[in-house]
Amino acid sequence: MKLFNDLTGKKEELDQKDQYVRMYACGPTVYNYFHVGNARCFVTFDLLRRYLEYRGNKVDFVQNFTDIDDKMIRRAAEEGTTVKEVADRYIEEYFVDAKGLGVEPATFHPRATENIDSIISIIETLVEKGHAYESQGDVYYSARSFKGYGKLSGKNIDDLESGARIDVSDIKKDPLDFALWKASKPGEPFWESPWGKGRPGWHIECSAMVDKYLGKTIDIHCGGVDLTFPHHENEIAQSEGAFDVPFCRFWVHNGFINVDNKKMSKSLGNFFTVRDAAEKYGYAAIRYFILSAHYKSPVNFSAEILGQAQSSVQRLYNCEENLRFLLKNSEGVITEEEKAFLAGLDKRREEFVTVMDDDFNTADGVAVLFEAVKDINIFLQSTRSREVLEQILAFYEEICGLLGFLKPEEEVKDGFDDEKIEALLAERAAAKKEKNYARADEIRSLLTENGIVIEDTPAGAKWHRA
RNA sequence: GGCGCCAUAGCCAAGUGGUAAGGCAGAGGUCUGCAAAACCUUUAUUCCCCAGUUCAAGUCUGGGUGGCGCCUCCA
Repeated sequence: MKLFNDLTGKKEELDQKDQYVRMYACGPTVYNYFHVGNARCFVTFDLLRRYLEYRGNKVDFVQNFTDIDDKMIRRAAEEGTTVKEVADRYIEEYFVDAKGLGVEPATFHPRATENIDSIISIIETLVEKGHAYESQGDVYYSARSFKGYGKLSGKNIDDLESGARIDVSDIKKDPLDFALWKASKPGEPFWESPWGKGRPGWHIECSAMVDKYLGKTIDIHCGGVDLTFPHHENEIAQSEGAFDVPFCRFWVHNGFINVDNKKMSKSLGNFFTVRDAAEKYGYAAIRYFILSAHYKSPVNFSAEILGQAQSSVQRLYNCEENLRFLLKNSEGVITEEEKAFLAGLDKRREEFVTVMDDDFNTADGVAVLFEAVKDINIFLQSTRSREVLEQILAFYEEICGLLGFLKPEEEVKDGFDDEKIEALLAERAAAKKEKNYARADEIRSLLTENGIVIEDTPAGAKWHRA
């Protein structure tokens, strides 16, 4: 597989099959529900992880939770509760939305506050090596002490300083220096350290947790493109400064989600939480919206586009439903003609792998899925054997399942379990036979009102819960 | 000021220098008691503009124009 590596600015070969891949993604600061922009990261890199597994690699994937920082402290103060309580709540909510979006739990989801020992230990190493210094209870990393500083983001250290909107303070020796450890103010959460009571800075937690859960050198580090500088640059300085080995082979950054061509962000206030957007359009539409463009390109979020995504997902659901419905009513063994069709699906699978292997082109991957859907829809117009339908469904579940667009479990509404629905449909079928269309439509309306959609097919009425 | 990205149909969006994928929406048709789904046909002589390289350019080069991002917490 080839992946664009932001460290080198080139597409590079990532793996052969059967490799062990260590992958890290910067996770959310858990002081709120996450928004659609954050979701792009989670959806994209979860799928990258699962695609690598699909290709036969063993992947250890770590995504952290930042559960201590200024925003956490502020939020806790606003709510009159503790930082831990805020963190616990929004981590729980993270998993609710992640599940809805089809994002699987990572191998590890470490929290900053549960890794303070590792954080302190790496800071001590940096101080010993002369990369960091203590100042009034804070500890700062001396950016100029790391000769590769700027290599990821392509920044020249002197340009940075001249353009500086960086705060000038007499605590830091150089405006470019960044905090590894912050002395706690009264009332703030703190941990004991060699430099007194305090808490970790943001950047250092990732270096510490990468080392603890994955090792000194990892294969892929992911995140939003806005983290390139300074966050990821700082991670490199910290980890390589402490351990003297390359930190990460591949740096992969996703593009932004925009609203009216402006970056969706908490600071601009133009964000939509996944929770709210899912309420309106469904989780699947958000996922489709994210995966229907290449991960690096900026995309615009709008009601129109989400509506289009909903319709697209519905086409996938229709194909799946149709397949399952026909399978239920089929029998017989596979014919030669049917075998030829399956060979065509194998070709689709190859196409899928080819496009996904080329810098993880999910837009093309989705397009290949739709081409397969069309093939399948045409093929299903005539009666088919149970054996071939089983294999088509297996193919569909493999590709569509990987992309995360299989139909979720339907919710059973009170009083309308499968048995009752089947009984009503039997009554409707009888009414239709007697050409009593009034009664037939009455039953259909009743079911529609209760969220059950009926479609008549040559093989009888097909239904699903909306 | 420094560094970087993007521009393809009504909308979204792929596209290895070799003759414009896929989805949504629209139009017409087939099927159907109706509805829905599905299928068929149709929708970019052309990829922001101008030059250049080449047998061949959406794709490469230079110059414009327009939009965006990072340099500050940010996915």
